[in-house]
Amino acid sequence: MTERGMATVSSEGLAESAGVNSAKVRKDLSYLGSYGTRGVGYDVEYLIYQISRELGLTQDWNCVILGVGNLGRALANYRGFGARGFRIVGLFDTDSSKVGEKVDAQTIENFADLKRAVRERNVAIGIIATPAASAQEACDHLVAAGVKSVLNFAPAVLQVPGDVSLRKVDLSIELQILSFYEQRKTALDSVRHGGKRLTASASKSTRP
Amino acid sequence: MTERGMATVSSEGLAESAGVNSAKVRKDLSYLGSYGTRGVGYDVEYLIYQISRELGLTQDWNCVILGVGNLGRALANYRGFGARGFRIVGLFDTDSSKVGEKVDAQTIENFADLKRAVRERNVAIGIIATPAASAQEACDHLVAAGVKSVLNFAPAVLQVPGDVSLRKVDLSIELQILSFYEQRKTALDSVRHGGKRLTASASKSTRP
DNA sequence: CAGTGTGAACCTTTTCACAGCA
DNA sequence: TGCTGTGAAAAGGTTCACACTG
Repeated sequence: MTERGMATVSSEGLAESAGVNSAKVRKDLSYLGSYGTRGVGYDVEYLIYQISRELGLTQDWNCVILGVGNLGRALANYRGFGARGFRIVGLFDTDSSKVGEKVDAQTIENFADLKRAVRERNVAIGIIATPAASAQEACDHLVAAGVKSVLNFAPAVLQVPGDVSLRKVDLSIELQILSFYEQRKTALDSVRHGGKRLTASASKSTRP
Repeated sequence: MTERGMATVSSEGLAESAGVNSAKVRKDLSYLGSYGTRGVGYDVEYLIYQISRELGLTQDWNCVILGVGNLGRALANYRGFGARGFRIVGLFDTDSSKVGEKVDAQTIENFADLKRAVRERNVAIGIIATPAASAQEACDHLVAAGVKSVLNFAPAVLQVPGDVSLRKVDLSIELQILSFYEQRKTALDSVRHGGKRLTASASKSTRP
């Protein structure tokens, strides 16, 4: 909306963009405070600022990437990170043939240098982009280096101490959701055309 | 659990792994049918099969990737896809210097050949891994080729006709969640050490 | 008068608690 | 005896509807 030069937006406008109802938008925003103007709506810039502040997006966060294969490189180049205040301040790999190589103005470093880098560059978040087999090892290095937030892209379940936050991105989950609806579409078609019935649970969910 | 050779698992065991409570596991699984054995638990293999079937994961889905930069390559190589029955049957790029190049036993093709490929290879899902600026163009190509499910990795909001399912993966959302908790940890520390108070909404959410 | 902010009503999800079965 | 499957109760989330205000 900023890009389109809109100065204000109503809860109805936000609701339509988000695919929800306007009462929910108003109720949700009311938890942040009273940032709307009755009869007018919400000031777009101000609302962005307030939401960003509440979510902690007004400050920058330094991140390192472990594992510089295709995924690591893709993440290092991903424009979306910088835009949200996530700075990639280090790339690490165990493969000594990669160490020293430049990726996007950044030099690939050895795992051995991780601890010092975390301390000196004030790293808050570690991103694991290694193959599944070495993900736990990479994670252990991060924990040993004192990183308290870990984001795992490897298709592996990791163990961390209780004081470390761990999240996992499974790139295939969204594909599974799409295929679930695709399957349901086909199943519904076969109902319409006289095929077999759907089970109750399969026909329960809504919204593609 | 299969990998660890466990033949059966209780709702309590599943609950612990998933970080939820056992009643929820039982209630949820009960919607699929009665697949547990009282006094014993659930047969691991059988439960996997039943869940897979319900989610449509017992059949394979053919996918194409549009945009063969780092992200496209990473997705093409991602082991997690094949394991869940998603087969990458085509890689497409507009950059003619890339066309013909081999990536993981697959040859990069031109956008112009997309329509035929979709028809001949029975493609169900299109994956967009282009830069943000060309994502809409790629998406239009997919729609024109008759693809009804689109997964967008580009940091751009896309428009599709009503009969096409569109989902978006924002790689930075998980980072935002981590930084939100990181921020909250710091804020809580400063409360403990006599700093300023948290707002009600910031202290409401739970679980790292 | 257009559109927010919010109690109250309504609906959904989660949890409890226990009968009933292998 | 141990654990599922499930009504009933509790908690949580969404929507309605309208008083209120810039």
